[in-house]
Amino acid sequence: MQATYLDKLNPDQRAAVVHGVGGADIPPPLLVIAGAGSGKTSTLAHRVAHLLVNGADPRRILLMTFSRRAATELTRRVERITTQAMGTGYAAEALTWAGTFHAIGARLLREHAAGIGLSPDFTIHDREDSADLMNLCRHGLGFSKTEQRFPAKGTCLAIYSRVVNAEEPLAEALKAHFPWCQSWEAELKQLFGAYVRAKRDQNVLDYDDLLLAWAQVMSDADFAAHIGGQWDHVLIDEYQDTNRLQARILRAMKPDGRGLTVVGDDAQSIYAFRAATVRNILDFPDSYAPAADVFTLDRNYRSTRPILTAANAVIGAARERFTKDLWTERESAEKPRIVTLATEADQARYIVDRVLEDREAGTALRDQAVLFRTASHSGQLEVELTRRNVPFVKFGGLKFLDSAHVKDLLAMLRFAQNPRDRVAGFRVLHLLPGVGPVAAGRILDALDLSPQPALALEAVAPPARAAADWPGFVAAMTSGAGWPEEISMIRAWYDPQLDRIHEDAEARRADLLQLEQIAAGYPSREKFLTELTLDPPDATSDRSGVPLKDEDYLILSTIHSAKGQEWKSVYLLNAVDGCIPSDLGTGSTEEIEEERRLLYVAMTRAKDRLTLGVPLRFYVTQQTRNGDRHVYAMRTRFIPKEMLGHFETTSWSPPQPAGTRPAPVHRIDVGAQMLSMWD
DNA sequence: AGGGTACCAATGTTT
DNA sequence: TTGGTACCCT
Repeated sequence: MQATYLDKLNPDQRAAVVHGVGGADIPPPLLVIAGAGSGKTSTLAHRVAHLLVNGADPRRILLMTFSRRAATELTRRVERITTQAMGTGYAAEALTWAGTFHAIGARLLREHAAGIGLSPDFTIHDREDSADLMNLCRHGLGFSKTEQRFPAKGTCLAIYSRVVNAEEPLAEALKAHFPWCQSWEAELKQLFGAYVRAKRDQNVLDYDDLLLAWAQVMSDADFAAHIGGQWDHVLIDEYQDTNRLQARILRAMKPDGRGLTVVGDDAQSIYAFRAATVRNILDFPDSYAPAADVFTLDRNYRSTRPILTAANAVIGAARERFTKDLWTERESAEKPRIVTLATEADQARYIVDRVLEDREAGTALRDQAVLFRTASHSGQLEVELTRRNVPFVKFGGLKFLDSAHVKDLLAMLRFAQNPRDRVAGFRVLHLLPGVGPVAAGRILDALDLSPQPALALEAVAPPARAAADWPGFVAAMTSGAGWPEEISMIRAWYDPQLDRIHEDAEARRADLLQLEQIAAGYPSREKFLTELTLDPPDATSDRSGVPLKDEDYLILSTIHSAKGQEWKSVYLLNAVDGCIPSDLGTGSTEEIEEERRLLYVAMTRAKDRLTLGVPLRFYVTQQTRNGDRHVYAMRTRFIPKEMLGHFETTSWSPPQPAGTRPAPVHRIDVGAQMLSMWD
């Protein structure tokens, strides 16, 4: 007899869901190759539910996803399925171990801090903080004033991150990815040593450390058995976008692979720049003896046949392929469109026209999305949407947390949490009028020497010019008011500084009030800081704050942020060479292949309608407002002439306003006429 | 301490 | 004619 909650699955999906479940043993390792729109999330959710229904303990299941959003979605679905299956289901919270690799790592390290030489109140640096600390080290070693220019802080961090995540020797990483920095190998090595020491001294971890320290802890056999033994089942989504370090962690936790399920699609691997390697998923089966079982889901439920045919053609031209073409039974007469436009402005107008037209015809704004390769490509579209009063939310690019005032407030909380965090300390002390780099450095040194840094703040003698502000500052920082009162006190202290530092204090004040509201939803300062760093709110909208739930708005998103999502109608901006592939990263064939997969990911987000925009005159970035530097763009190389049969190609230009006649072809040369007055 | 200036730019996608 | 950074001047 078969459980009815599995009825909706197709045979392939069902086979993957039930594989090895229900016996006396923990199931053997399993790989599910799940093409775009093949019901991957549903399959994963059903497998988890199936485990639970068969008596698995939800606290002994580890679910790792690519983003927090994906984890929430997955646990909600598990809850729905188990409820349907058993009458009363598992609440989503029962799955206590669900989140990103980094978030799980942070939690483990915090829990085991005492045993592994970490202080449990460590703070986590985001990318920008890490770059700042790298810069401090760079300065300390005198690399900022070398004869030849030393790599910038961001580049140094990128190199460091590459070495850590790809488990690549420095020399090789430089040669392959940063050839212009090769002459600095010795200095970089020295710099990274200083950077690692600084992090240790300051009780700080960066993103990479959350994986690296986890991996290192696992190299101790006892610890590995203890931690790996916490879970009977480990399920990982988007496995094609994991890196070598993550694979090593996994191997250490489950050496025989029992209980391991990984899901992914090599055709959608788009994070190589973050050291993700498709080898992880390809080599997975043979990493175990006996080899892992493999199931392939190639029936697509999302897109119409013409869209899928075009997407298959694009990915079919890839140099290396491991998955089969997707197929579907969703028929449609409508081919995806390639629309040629004169300029990006026309592209924006065209898209807004179509979006509004479709909304009139019944497709809500939120069932439509506009995708682009880089966050800045949507600028013109955002202007046009604002002008015509179309609400939208943008995913990717600049974040709420990147603004100076938000960072200030968070730095104060971080400094309260961890007084040894110098990056936070510098930022916070700089807020006091009369305190600059020298005084800040002196104060931080004094705190370092104290056995009780948190209390030492009161004992510090502030510079004379800051004396008036000092007591209030110390009181706010050390109020001990508890959470979330503490953030109110800190915000209250910061409030008057806002007017002093920033022109547009009012808008920023609103942001901070909103941040305070968000903070109240977290149980503690530490949780708030950690979760915010590891999973920052990823959307920005034209108004401050996220729109209300019942509002309708258009989605704008980078292709990367669109991963795992789908919409009825999808537009892709700038389907031209130079954007896809990005003209900056067309060095190696691997990079170009990744750009091809990016286009594939974008196209396979569409259910019913897909439109690619090809603006012919494409403005060069970093352009003056009225500048006219542009290049004549070509349609993306990933859709060559032979492929055009899969598309409907049209061009569009804005209609002339009624009553205006087209301008005469021969224009008068006013300049020449005026000159002729004097010549 | 902090404002001002001269100089340069190794891209962009994100946990 | 962008923006970040290093350095100089007060």
